[in-house]
Amino acid sequence: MMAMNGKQHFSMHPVLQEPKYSSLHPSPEGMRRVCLPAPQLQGNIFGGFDESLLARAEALAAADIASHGKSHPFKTDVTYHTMSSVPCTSTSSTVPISHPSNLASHHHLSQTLEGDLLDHLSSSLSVSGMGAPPDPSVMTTQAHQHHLQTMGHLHQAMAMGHPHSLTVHNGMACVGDVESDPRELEAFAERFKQRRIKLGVTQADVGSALANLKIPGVGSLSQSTICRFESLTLSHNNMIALKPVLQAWLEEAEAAYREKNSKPDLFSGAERKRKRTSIAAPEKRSLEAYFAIQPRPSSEKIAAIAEKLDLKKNVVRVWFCNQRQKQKRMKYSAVH
DNA sequence: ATGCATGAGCG
DNA sequence: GCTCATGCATA
Repeated sequence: MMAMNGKQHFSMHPVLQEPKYSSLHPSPEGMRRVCLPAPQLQGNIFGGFDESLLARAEALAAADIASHGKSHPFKTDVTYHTMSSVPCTSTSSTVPISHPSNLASHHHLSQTLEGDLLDHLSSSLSVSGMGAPPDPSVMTTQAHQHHLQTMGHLHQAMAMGHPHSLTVHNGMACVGDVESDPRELEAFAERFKQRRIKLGVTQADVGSALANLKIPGVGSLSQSTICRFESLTLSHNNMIALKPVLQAWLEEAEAAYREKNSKPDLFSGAERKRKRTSIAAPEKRSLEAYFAIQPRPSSEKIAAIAEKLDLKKNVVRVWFCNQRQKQKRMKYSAVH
């Protein structure tokens, strides 16, 4: 491993990623997305039309800026890149990696995951019956129920991979979407957070503790991800994929809590230093204006935008990617 | 809690 | 070069 970034990704099976909840698009952005013309079907980038679009977006942004007045004293491209390549390959394993499952076959991974998780579930189930749960709502019976639920979702999460053959009309989409309704996920996320707090565990703790579950293919997760799960700011599929794992952790954590046998297994700190680019407000507004007009600008347009805003092309490209990803997040796309 | 970034996987 | 899942850094 040479990539210092030793965190292994808990990627889901590829097919898991496609069933988009192309349900309703309450936001105009969503609609726009559906109406998007075929991506990259023109190389005539600056054929006048695009030019006007850019101009329009700029005008919009400018107007916006004007109405907001000045606000930033700094330069636009506030990128304080410190280091770009840290050949930190001192010995070999500088980073505490939970386990090398990085590129395990997703398929195989899923299968083993199932087996082990179920195992875990049964074991934690046996303990669940003893002691007084910290939360009155966590009855033995309910715990049971939860386990069953977990297993169900696990299967569900792993089984799905169906294509979504639909014909979305703006706003209307009656797809045979994943049968995991947003309501349930929302409820779980809420419950999860509540119980997690009751256990006195932080999001970061949960993240690292996941590795201790020793579920094949499941390593640690960051505080960010746990936070996003709780706040439903992950894609629907991501939510569905993570739910079983977090539920498994919750069960174990509560069981351990009852036996006064908590195990705060957090890996020691690591050397971190990576600077984040900061796009100034005015530029951000411009980007938003461009995005409203064309969420998927061609490489050329991106370059043009980057130049006009005096930002690095890659920064602009990533911004658009993130923006697109953002609008797909559950919170705003789910039917509810 | 969230902005910008990385990397795998897929055309 | 995009989508997705996910992470580091930071407000």
